[in-house]
Amino acid sequence: MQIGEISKKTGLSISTLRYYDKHGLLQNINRSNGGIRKFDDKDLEALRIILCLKTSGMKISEIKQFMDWCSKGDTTIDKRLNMFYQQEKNINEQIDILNKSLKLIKFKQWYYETAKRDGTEKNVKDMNIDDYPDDIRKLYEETHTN
Amino acid sequence: MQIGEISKKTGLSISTLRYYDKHGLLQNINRSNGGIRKFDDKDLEALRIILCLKTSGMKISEIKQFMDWCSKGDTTIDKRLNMFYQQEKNINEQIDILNKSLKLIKFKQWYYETAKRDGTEKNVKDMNIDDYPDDIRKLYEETHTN
DNA sequence: ATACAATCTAAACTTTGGTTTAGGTCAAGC
DNA sequence: GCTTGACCTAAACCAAAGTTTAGATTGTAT
Repeated sequence: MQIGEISKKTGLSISTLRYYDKHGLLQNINRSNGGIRKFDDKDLEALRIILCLKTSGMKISEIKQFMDWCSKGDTTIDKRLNMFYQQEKNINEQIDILNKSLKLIKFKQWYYETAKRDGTEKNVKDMNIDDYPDDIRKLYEETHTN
Repeated sequence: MQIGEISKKTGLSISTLRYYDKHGLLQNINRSNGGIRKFDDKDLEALRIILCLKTSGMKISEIKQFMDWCSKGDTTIDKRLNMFYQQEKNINEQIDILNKSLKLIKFKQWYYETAKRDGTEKNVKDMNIDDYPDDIRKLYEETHTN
């Protein structure tokens, strides 16, 4: 497979793939005699991991670190394993943060739905917290502590 | 409250707060006669939303758009409500993507735990997919389609 | 009055993660 | 042999989201 086909399969642009190669994320990609990159299934599998790590917030330099470990062989198994443990933690933290954001978003949806019904923001803005519906007051309190 | 105190309360650096102000995220912050920013609770509440939108992936320019709508009054209630509906969708998509990443991460954890037990990556790398434990094979198949 | 920490602005600088451009090669089909 | 589309590199460029720097001002405490 050549770079155009890989681009279609992964959704990454051709220039991004070359950028990743240049920065050491795609290690020992074969080349034709003329210098054209020849990708195989192993490279696609590597890209699957790269995309996974990237979409879960890892930096290019950290992904490169991982790829360097992969090339270095069995002495780095522990480092790679620990990286995946750490990345699991990172992802779970991100999900927590997003769920917290979701609560404030939901509160604001109620707020603007009320404003929309009233035709004005005035009433709901001045409303006493104790007069919020129970579930909404709960959202408010969870998102407005400290 | 002055900018230093707000910085401590929000965890944003002073320069970031000034950057946000400059880019229209903090609208009509009061100033002392000498030009020093004077924040009140309304400003803190605005910062709460700004942080929520930012940590859930919204761009500064989009947050500014929202703040502009807020300043414009009741004619923009519908736009603001729709923005919060859209942002809920965005967040849920992000969570889905993170959960998908988590599956591949879990698979890799099993992979490297096995390699670690074996003292080498060789066996697990050459292992037939049918010989994976059931739960792991499921993870593998979910993360390696198309 | 003076010292001092906190604040101010404008403008330059930084990092990350690419994209674009310019000027070539490669290789398949006619 | 020639054309043509896909590929190559190096280097410049870009946008976002800040941070840093330099030099000036504010306002509180002694």
